[in-house]
Order: sequence, then structure tokens, then C-alpha cells
Amino acid sequence: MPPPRSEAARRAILTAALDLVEEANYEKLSIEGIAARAGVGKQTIYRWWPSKGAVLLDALLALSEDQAGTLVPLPDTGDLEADLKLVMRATVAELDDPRYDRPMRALTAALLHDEALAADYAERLEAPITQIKLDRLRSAQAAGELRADVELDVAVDLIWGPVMSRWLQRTGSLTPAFADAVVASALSGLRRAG
Amino acid sequence: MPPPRSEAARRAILTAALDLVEEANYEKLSIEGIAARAGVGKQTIYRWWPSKGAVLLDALLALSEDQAGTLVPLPDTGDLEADLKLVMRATVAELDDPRYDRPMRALTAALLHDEALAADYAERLEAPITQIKLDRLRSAQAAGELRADVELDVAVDLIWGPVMSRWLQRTGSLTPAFADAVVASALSGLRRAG
Amino acid sequence: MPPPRSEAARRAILTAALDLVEEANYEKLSIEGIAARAGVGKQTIYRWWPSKGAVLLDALLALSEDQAGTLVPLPDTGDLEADLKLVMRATVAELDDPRYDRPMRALTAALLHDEALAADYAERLEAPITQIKLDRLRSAQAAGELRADVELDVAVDLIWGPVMSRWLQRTGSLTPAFADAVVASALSGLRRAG
Amino acid sequence: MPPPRSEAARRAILTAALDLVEEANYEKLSIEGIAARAGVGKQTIYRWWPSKGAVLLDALLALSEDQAGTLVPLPDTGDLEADLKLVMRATVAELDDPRYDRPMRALTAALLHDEALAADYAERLEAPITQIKLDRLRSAQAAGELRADVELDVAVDLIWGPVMSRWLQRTGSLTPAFADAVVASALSGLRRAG
DNA sequence: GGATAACCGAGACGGTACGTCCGGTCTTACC
DNA sequence: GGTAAGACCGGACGTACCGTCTCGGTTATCC
Repeated sequence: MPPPRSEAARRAILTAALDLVEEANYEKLSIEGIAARAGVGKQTIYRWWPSKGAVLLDALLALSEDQAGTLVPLPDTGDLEADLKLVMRATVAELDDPRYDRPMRALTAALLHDEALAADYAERLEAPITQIKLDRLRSAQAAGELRADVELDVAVDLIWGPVMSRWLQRTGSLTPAFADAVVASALSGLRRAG
Repeated sequence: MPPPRSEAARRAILTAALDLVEEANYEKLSIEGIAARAGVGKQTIYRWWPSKGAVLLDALLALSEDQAGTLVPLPDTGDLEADLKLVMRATVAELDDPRYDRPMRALTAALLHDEALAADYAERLEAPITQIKLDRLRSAQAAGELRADVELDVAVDLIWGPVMSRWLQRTGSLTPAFADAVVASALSGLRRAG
Repeated sequence: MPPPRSEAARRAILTAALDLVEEANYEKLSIEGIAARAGVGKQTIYRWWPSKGAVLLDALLALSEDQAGTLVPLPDTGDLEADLKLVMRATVAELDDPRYDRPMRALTAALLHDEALAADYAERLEAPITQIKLDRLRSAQAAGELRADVELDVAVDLIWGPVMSRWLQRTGSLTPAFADAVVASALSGLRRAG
Repeated sequence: MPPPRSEAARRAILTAALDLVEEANYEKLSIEGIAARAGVGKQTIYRWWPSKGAVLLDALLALSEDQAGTLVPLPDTGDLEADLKLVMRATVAELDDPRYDRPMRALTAALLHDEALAADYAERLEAPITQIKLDRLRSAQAAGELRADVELDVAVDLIWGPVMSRWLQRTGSLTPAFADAVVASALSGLRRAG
């Protein structure tokens, strides 16, 4: 039989982690601090997570699931550019919201020096999201909105990479206009002959 | 008159930092470790740098300057796509080389939770590089290789963002083919009407 | 009706405690370790004993009773000095035997900071032993081998104290010769006028 | 050159250790507690002492030296019994004083499961004290107050052992009368033929 | 011949302390 | 006065146990 595992403790830990990472930066985030804030023994964290990065990953997963239950596919009105602009504006807004920005940035930092965590992240958070992006693009390709020879995984990077890059490196501000421009330009390149 | 400042110590510190970050990951990199490896007192580090991230930034700057003395402009043969493919293949190769990948990744992690360092990085490492990118694009725009209404800073993100994003998130492998595809697609979107 | 109380568990716990204290020192002895070694839940120990010192006390009591069933009186041949030398040589031998030395030393350490346990020890282990010592001395006093004004409880300390003290403080080696010398000297002082 | 070593920290640590051991029992005494009370980092304790028992030993040594500067010889009026009764009454009084009793008992517990500490204790605290006891007895032997064939180290155990034993095991109360009785009886056995 | 109650093993839980590492400040001796 | 060395206070690390608790599962009387 599986161990009883306290659901209350689990939730308290994930909430505490998110709260703390929002208040300070990732460097200041400590297992000790999470345990104290959650009213939990440190061992309870170490029993279930290998590192604070893993706690953060679970916390972000919980955050995604809390609001949606399950991941929703991208809108498909038949107009790829319009659909993606809508999605990209939402993404850009989310990345500007500290509620997401802080923990996401913290998790990204953790991924940079923890390959095991990166693998876990890729499988559990990124893969499903990439899948729904690929699904939408495949549909568009079938409808002739993308050239037939476009490699869809490259297309995903072309469309979302510029936004991610600007977010991570704070190269510029993430405005709806930027979102639109990126989608328009990227799609333009993917539509007709290179 | 500035104090004599031991150049030997400075170099030893930067070298030690690079060596250590190459051996382990950024988390394990410690001021104490750098000092010990460099045969230097901790105070000597604290006297000249505010954080280990700052040491890393200087170390990377030194690395750039060691090989080039000064930053070279991007090639300008008149064929933007060919020039950028050349550059992008080199970039991709560099990002695959542990000698650059390790410290760059470590520095990126440091930037994520140190805004002061991020500002310093933006000014000293990124700005000059972005400048030479903008210079090349401006030249191309003048030559009619890019539409006149293209905002060049967005163009920079469109061209280099996909590569940076794939590197940071390890979303896929960084091959020369990928470099070519990204350049081709991005430029295709920037050349004609959106 | 009292619950059945598993005799097997009880014995496993006492044996495990003795084994562990013999292998390591008292500091390393842990309830958790005893439970694991005995193949027993921790709660089973906490249900029946208030502390690991109490377990140790029971373990030593069991050890005493295993070999003798009940405590035997000291020999009484009519020659007090000869009888006591015999007893003291046995005592000294026992204190040199790790099988007794280790747990006894551990128990002594526990007694030093647990007054409740000390009271329990005094009543259940020490009192009976002191009683048979007093019995033998009383018999000797009646036979004129000890002065009539000798206080017997002081006499017990005079005779056994030096050995206990040397054992506890490892002041010197516990040889049969030392046992003899102590008995001879102590009795010499208790026999005739002070 | 030797490291500078903060004398203030050293004293604060020893004082804190004594204070804490007086307030609670040895089990509750923790390095963490000492450090907190002394306003000192834990590392400063670990840097100079291998265990809390070692701290306690140094604290007690400091206590002995504070009051006397150096160890004073036992009184030698020519009347061994009178001199020893005086000394023993003082010893008994000291052992009844919580200021000495608590840390001494704590140290004794530590000695029981730390052989290295026991060796250190034997050399630095016990040996000098035993030496002055032996000196006094040797002087008495030379004056004919003790038989010539008495082994002085055994004599020390015979005289002080009963008191130590009663103290450690709380077998009875430590009164001046008990002190006198022990000295009288022990010397009686050491004076004339066994 | 179930019911039921205390036992049992296992082990998760909130905690405390461990002994170590490192951060950032300071002091000392050398050059 | 900068430097190598390293002690200092503080705080987090990850581990070991503490003593309490909650689980199912066995007994083993008692109705």
C-alpha cells in the first residue's frame, strides 16, 4: 500500500514556496524557510522532493492545474495568425504578472544547474504545452496556412522563442504590440516559400 | 591616483572562477572556493566585486576580449542571409562548447535573481553585441534586404531569440541545420510584406 | 483484563538494546535503532518504557535474572575477609567483561541525568544488592568480625566504593590484587578501634 | 604564528556552557544552545573543541583556575587524619554545591562514552589532583603515619573512592560526618598491619 | 462465532540538534 | 595600503532521532 502522505502538508509546502519566491528572489528561497512558513518539518520536504527546485516545479504545476483542471488546446478558428496573436498576448501578459514571473524565473534558474530537474520539467510541464502548440500548427499546416516543408518543432521555436528570449534576458518590454509583431513576422516567414 | 591593485590577483581570480564553473555547476561555485583556488584572500574578491555573479561577468568579458581584443562587426558581404547563417552557425557551435556553455549558463542563472548584475550585464556584454547586430541589420535595411517598416530591435529578437530560447531551455539540439533554418525563416518574414 | 503484551517483542527489544550498546556507545544508542534492530515499531517501545535508559535498566535486570533466576546471598563461611575477597574478585572480573561493562557504563551515564530512572534503578537493581551486602556485614558484626559501632551503610561504601570509583573513572586497572588489597585494607579499618 | 583566537569568544563559550548545564541537565546541553547563549557562531565552537564534553572540561578547568590560579597542595600539619578530614569535608561540601555538582556530573556522563575525552580529563584535571593527594600521603608515609608497604595509589582510592562512589550513585547523603567516618576508617586500615 | 479493543509493524509527521559549508565582515602580519 | 590568511557571527544545508500520530493487520478475550 502507498504511504499515507499528508495532503495538507503537501499543499502547505507548495503554497509556502510560491509565497516566498514571490516575496524574495530564488537565492533567498530556502528549504528551511519553506518548512517554517508551511509549519512543517524539514524532513517532510526532503522526504518527497529532492531539491527546492523540484518543490518549485510541483508548485507551478499545481498552479497550472488549479486554474484549468486540465490543459486546454489552443484556439482554432481557422485563422492561425489571429489565434496565435490572442495566445501570445495572453502569454506576454502572464509573463508580466509577478504571480507567474517570479516563480517561473526562479524555476528557470534552478533548471540551469540541475539537469535532472530540467528533464523532469521538460517532461511534465513543457512537453504537454509544446504538444498543444504542435497540434495547432499541424492543423494549420493541413489547412495550407503553413508551407508543407516547415518542420513544426522549428516553427515552435521561431514563434515562441523571441518572446521567451526577451522575457528571460529582459532585452525589451513585453507589450501586446511586440506579441503581435513577433507572430506576424514569424508566420510570414513560415507561410510562403523561404 | 588609484591603488596599485594586483593584476596578478585579478587574473588568478577570473581564471579560477572560470575553471571552477566549468568543473561543477553554478550552485557549487563559491567565493571561498574561488579564493582558495586562486590563492587569494577572500577580502581581495570582496574588495573588487560585489558578488560571485559579478566575478563571472568579468571573467566572461575577459574571455571575449582575450580572443578578440575588441569586438568585431558582423560580416557584411551584401548577402544578409548568408552572413547571418555564418554567424549563427558560429553562435550555435559556441553554445555547444562547454568552455562557453557552462559559464554562460551560470551567468544567466545569476542574472535571473540579481537585477543589478543584470543591468551591468546588459550594459557591458549585451549592449555592444546587440549594437553590432543592429548595425548589420540597418545596413541590410538600407540595401533593401529588409522591409523599411521593420523595427530592428524586434528583428534582433526574431533572429536570435529562437536560438537563445532553445539553448536555455534545452528544447532541442543546436545544429547548424537549425541555425540555417532559423535564419532563413526569420529573414523570410522580415523581407516582404507581413 | 490487561492486554496480552507480546513477550517476543519485549525480549527482542531488550536483546537489541544490549547488542547495540555493546557495539557502540550509549550516545549512539537510539530508540529508533533499537526498534529497527528488534524488528519492532517505535510505538511498542514507547508504550512500555519512558526512555531508552529505562529499556537499558530492564535489559540489565533481565541479564541478571537470566543467569541466576534470583539473587543469591553472599557466601558466609565465617571468614568475612576471605568471603569478600572472593566476591570482589568476581565483581572486578565482571566489570572488566565488556558484556557487562558496556551496558553498565551506559546505564550509569543515563542515571546521571535522569533522576526518575535513578530512583527506579536504586529500588530495583541496587537496593537488593546492597541488602545482601548489608546482610553479610551484619552477620559478620554479630560474629565480632566488625566493631559494634560500625555503621554498616558506611562500611558498604568503604568496601565497594574504591572499586566502583576506579571502574567509573578508569583511574587504574581492576586486578584481583587490587580487589584483595581493597578488601584487606577496608576491613582492617573496620575491625578494630578507629 | 599562531592564529589570533578570540579570547572574548572563548570565555563567553565556557561561561555559557556552565550556565546552561547548571540550568538544565547534560542531555539538554547542546552546542547550538551554547553558541546562541554565548552570542557566537557554532563554527567557532567546532573550530576549537571536538565535542560539548570537551567544552565542559575546559569550562571546569577554567573554574578551578579562576579561583586558585594554580593548584594548592593539601594541608600538611603533621596530622594526616585531621588534614584529610578537613579536605574531605570541603570536598563533600563542594560536591553538594550545585555550582560544582551539575557540571561535574555532566562531565562524568560525557567521560563515560568518550574515551578520548576521558584521557584528556585524566591528564589535565585528575592527574594533578591525584598528584597532590599522593604527595600528602607520601609525606605521611615518610613520617610513619602510614605503613611502609601501603601502595599509595591504592590508598588514594581507599580514601576518596567511597565519597566519589556515594556521590555518583547517590547511594546516601554526603554529610561532614560521613566524610569524617570515611577518613577515619580508611586511615585506620592503612596505619597498622593489615 | 463474530465483535471489539488493545496489541502489533510500519512509518509519516512537526520538531530539535547535529556537524558542515559558505556568506560577508573583521583583524593581523607581511610586503 | 593592498594582500594572504583566516577567525568571527550568522544562517542554511541535508541527516538523524525525538516523541506523537495514524494507518491496516493481527490476536484473543468477551458477548
